[in-house]
Amino acid sequence: MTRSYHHGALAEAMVDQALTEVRVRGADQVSLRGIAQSLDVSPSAAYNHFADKDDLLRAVGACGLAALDERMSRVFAAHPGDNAESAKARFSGLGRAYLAFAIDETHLFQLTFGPICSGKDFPAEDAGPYFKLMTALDDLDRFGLLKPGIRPDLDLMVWAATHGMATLLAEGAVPPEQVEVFICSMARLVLIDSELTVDQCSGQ
Amino acid sequence: MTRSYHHGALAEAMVDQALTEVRVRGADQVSLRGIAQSLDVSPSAAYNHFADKDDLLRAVGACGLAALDERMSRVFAAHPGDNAESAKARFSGLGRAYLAFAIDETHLFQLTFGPICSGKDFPAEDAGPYFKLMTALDDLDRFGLLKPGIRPDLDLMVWAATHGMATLLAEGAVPPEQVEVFICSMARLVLIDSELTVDQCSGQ
DNA sequence: CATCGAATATGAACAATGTCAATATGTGGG
DNA sequence: CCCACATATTGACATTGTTCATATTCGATG
Repeated sequence: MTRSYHHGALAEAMVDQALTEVRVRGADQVSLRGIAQSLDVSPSAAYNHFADKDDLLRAVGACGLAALDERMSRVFAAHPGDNAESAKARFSGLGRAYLAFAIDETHLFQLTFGPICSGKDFPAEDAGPYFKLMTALDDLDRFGLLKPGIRPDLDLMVWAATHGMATLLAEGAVPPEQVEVFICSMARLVLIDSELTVDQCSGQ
Repeated sequence: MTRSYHHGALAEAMVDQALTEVRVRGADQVSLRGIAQSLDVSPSAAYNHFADKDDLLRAVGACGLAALDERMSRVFAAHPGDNAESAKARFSGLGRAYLAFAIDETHLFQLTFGPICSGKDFPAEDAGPYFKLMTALDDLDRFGLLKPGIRPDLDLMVWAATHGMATLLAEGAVPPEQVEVFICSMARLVLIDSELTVDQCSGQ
């Protein structure tokens, strides 16, 4: 079924190829023709599956969002307990997962949350990552671990802070060593018991 | 002195033209040739002043950083008082200035803090904006307005949160109405006296 | 003031890219 | 079996970033 005139699954193949090229070179350095050439396919074949280059890149950006979401899902899987310690581990783990994604998938992160993917019908931030952060916060609240009365203010704040720290890491404006500082500060600012928090900062 | 063979100040003229074109179209949609044509200049003239297109865009990005910095400077000028109320007004004003810049100069914001300008010898975030936020925080601390013991944790956090909220606004992931919510939440999370803070949220 | 070198601009050209129209080649349902 | 449709190709076009050789101007130095 391969090597024939019709490729069969060109759309996915192009997204895959574009994904790997974005990962290494960055979205700016990837060309439609190059991708087509890598797949032994005519350059104009892409236009049967994507409106234009940006449309393909948006599909890649969606993969980036999915990859981030999966990293965060793994955090939930690693700390499934319905108790205070697990809730704290989930919260800090989600933060670390978000920031780790920005660090070791910088180019994909920048595409996913960059100008190309932002404007369109792109499955917005309402998707996985944001809601996962919120459920982690709800869990903390359920066990009385949050400072009293701050839960509503954390909706925007921890999302903005986490995403902002991630972009600063991706830009290189902040070195990766600051990740643990950030996680630790976040815990101290949000949780009731600072001391227990400090201990947990070296772990995970 | 105009219209002669030598332009005289082509470097600045190209940055200016590129700046206005980035403002309206975004950095992706601006071409060297288009800029040269707008200035009645040969396309290759640019290469006497800039290494390549990205080099020019980096200069535009530096203008963006300067524009943001100037907005924040105006906040200091508008609230020069050495008292608690002025300190609070400066803090919330800086936040609003940062976010307003991201909203009504979206394209310039995305260039300034995007992949093109991030890697290089670009005058990093150590420049104006970050330090201005820090001095505002120091002032709050000086008047005992911060919750006890949190000052060290705010170094990274308010920068990350503010910058993150700005990028979310620029991406369109969060609507502009959330700006006041963010400012208000930030104040409640950071300041000692929440009630006074709520009042101030409608002002400015 | 004349002149030479450095700075700056031009023109033509090249390779690469995104994109489109016309055409060819498969594939599956009546 | 055949036709319609999806999919891929070919060829072409305009645009872009970039370079090289050349031309023009400015400024300092004699």
